[in-house]
Amino acid sequence: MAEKHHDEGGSNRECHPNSSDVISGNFLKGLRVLVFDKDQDYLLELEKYLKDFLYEVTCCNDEERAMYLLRNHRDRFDIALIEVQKTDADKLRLLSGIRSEMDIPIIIMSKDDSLLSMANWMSHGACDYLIKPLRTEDLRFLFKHLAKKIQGNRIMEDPDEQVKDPDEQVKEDDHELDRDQASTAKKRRVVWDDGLHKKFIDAVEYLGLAKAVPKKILEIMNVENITRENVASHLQKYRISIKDKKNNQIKTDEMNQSLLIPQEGRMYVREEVPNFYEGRNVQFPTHHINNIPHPSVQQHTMNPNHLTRHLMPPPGHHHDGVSIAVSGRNLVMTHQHHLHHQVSEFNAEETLAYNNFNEDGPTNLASLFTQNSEEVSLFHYPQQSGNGVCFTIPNNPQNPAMAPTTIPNNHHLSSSLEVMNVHQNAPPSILHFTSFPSTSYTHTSYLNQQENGGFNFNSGYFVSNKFEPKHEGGR
DNA sequence: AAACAAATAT
DNA sequence: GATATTTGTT
Repeated sequence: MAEKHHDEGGSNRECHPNSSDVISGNFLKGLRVLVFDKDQDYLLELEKYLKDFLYEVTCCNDEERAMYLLRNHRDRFDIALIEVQKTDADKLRLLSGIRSEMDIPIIIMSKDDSLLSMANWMSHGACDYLIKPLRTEDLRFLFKHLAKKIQGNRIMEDPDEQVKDPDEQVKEDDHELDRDQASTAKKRRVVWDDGLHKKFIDAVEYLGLAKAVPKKILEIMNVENITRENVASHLQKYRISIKDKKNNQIKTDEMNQSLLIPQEGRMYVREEVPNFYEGRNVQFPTHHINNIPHPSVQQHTMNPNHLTRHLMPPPGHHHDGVSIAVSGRNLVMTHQHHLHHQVSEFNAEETLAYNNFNEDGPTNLASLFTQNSEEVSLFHYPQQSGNGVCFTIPNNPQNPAMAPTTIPNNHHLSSSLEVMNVHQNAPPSILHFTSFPSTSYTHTSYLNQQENGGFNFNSGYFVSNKFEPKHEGGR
């Protein structure tokens, strides 16, 4: 295994003739290497070899210090040689972290020659994996990991700068360097954790959003190691996030305000209706519609004139009473079968038709807007499928029109709507049931209403606004 | 030079 | 996905 690896390393070298050419003269001079090994003796040996290649070497046998140097002085190193004992998860994470924050190639040295170990480290961002004991060749060609950058950043810009006085080695942590440009290390990736972000926010608020520009924010934040660019980038993101928030707020506001509630005690008739709603969605006032014949019966009845004759439930499948509560957000049907109460939500798919009667016969859908008691009948609308509440069109009872339960203003007209438009000018989306939560409202039960004077299954249908929020579920 | 937005890269 | 970097504009 070890041998295989080394062989590959050998062939690799052959693969970089260009780098070698460029670099062969003085390329290695001053390559700044950070070396960590627990074994002090081995460390010294490494150092000796590396210095033979004219590398700048910083040795360290304290792991924490090595990490510290890497993190906080990355501009001082071009590459790091890190010895590891075994692949423990903490170190792997550390490696990943370092890799994400900086651009220093990290080469792992280990006695573990298993493929598993190698793969593990490599997959966590190691640039190479050298098996101990190292060969001098391994060290000589460390630069291969940097060939590109060396060409791009260092050699071409300022080759002489590479030659450094060894005495200028990093010895004190606080020694400032100004080699950002020449360094192969990328700028530290700023992690805007809560603390840093707070400082940012404080600065922005102090300055006022309008006057908060990167430079000033940076001054006020008074944080080391971050650049104006960092702040600019963060500010850009921050502004976008503010804009997004605003948009969302506006959107939800619009959603919340979009339901237009008809004026109480008013009738909206015919042409008034489009004027009234002006393309907005409408939330109905609360109604109770009681004594609804069972849908299975209603299906027989297309002609509302026949409706009253067919109201009786089919044999063995009748209800003693059915009532429906309608609000903008709720449509609940209560069946009363003998003495058992059942509550069921209307399926949004279910198509119902409103047919409005009084002594003069069918009136108009305006009664749906009134808070007053009205006679209303419901029946199944058998022809059209899809979501909708149907109502008959005044003076044209043969042709019930259909209003989908939930149609936003901008909704593309469906075929069912076209039916409505053909027959009458009643606008779409005038009936707007956004949802039917089963517990948000319930309504006065059939029995209660019966006590209140009652009504007769065959004599018409009662709409009231006795709609009380409560949570018993009508049981 | 600084700020910025947008696009693009890491 | 977050941050950095680049680009083009003011």
